[in-house]
Amino acid sequence: MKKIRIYIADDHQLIVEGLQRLLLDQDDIIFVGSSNNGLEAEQDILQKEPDIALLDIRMPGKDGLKITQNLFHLQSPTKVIILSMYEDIRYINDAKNFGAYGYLLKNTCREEFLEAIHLVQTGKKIFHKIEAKQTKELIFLTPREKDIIKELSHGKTNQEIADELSLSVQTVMTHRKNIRAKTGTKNLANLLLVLKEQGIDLE
Amino acid sequence: MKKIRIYIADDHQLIVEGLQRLLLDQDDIIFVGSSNNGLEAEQDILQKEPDIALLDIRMPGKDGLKITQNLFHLQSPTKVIILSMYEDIRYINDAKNFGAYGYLLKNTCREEFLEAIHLVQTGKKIFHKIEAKQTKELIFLTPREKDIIKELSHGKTNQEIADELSLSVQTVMTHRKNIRAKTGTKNLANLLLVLKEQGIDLE
DNA sequence: ATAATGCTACCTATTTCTAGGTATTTTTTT
DNA sequence: AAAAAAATACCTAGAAATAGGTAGCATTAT
Repeated sequence: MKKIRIYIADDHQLIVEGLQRLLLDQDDIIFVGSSNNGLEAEQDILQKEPDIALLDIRMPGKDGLKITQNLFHLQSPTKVIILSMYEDIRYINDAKNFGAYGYLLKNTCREEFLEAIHLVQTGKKIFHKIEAKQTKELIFLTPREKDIIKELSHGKTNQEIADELSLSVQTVMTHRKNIRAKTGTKNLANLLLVLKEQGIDLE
Repeated sequence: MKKIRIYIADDHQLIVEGLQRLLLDQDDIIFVGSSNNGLEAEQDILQKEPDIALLDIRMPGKDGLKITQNLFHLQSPTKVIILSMYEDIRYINDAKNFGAYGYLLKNTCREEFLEAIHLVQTGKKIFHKIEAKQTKELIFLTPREKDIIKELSHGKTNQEIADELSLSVQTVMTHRKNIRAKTGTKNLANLLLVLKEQGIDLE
């Protein structure tokens, strides 16, 4: 019987070793390598072509989602399962769009883990299901609005932002007005909190 | 030969299993229990009195530092090793002050891990050494200042916060002034960004 | 016991932001 | 080509926050 060849990439060595040991118990799984660095992981995966790669999102060098995208783009035969601490619909969607075969939270238990790996090996996809909280309206900010918020996050005043982006102060005010209206927020702290809760990044 | 009895608490089950398996390989170590919840862990530890408890900082119920403090206070014989993702001098100092025997990063490798456990078992203390990057000033916010920021994050005005916390508006303003001075931030968005970057939570 | 820190409170002039609007131009979508 | 969305700009009154102070009292460390 052909063993499932698995590669692991996570910046926390403890997770790597934990997974490794978890997998070594299984006699249909063979561990082919690991890395704590995204760039190294990508190279390794391209070279070793494991059946499955378990990739953390946050890694030095290159994040797991970018690696996924690139592997998919290069038509690598390796199926990626994203490992994440975050139950975040955007990450999950990114993972799906970038061609991953799975998205698992790090607090997944051993049984589910192994089940997921076996399912993915047979070509099925398994994505963590997000709870109901995702029902609330999503907020869409325009690129310009995000620009403004980014500048605000750096402590800029309307005037400074206007200068920076070659706008009039009134325009900056209008954008901020629109942002407040869209988000229903009353001050900047509240705005950032809501953006964080809604999982909106300014890139 | 007496085996070292170890308890593990971490909200990420993967870490728990990883550690568990890592330890099971060692024939002088015996695993006596684990939990993903701080409160449960504390009870378990008090009851089972393991030789060593590996505690995560972030856990639902009760954080590892608080547990450490309480175990020390109750003169528990269990020696605590804090497990953390953060190379943060404040956490390390807390761990020391609360009577922990060790502070290890989660990306510690297996060898160092086992070494640390054995050292701690003999009564030695082992704390992660922080790199030079810790040169940048750390920001210490007082509980009251955190209260104010929390309220601000909920979109409250100074007046509303004053009412809420039974303070005068002037006092709220003073706190905000001090917060700005401490953090070197110019507006609320900037403040929240800096707090995030510095890994400061408002609890 | 002394020092340091944290929390509280006040004052004033100035700056910044908000909440209502309206309105033109550019870009994107259909 | 028409419609929709995004980005731009302006006005005004009023609300809110800032920057510069000073200072008393309570609690915690040393």
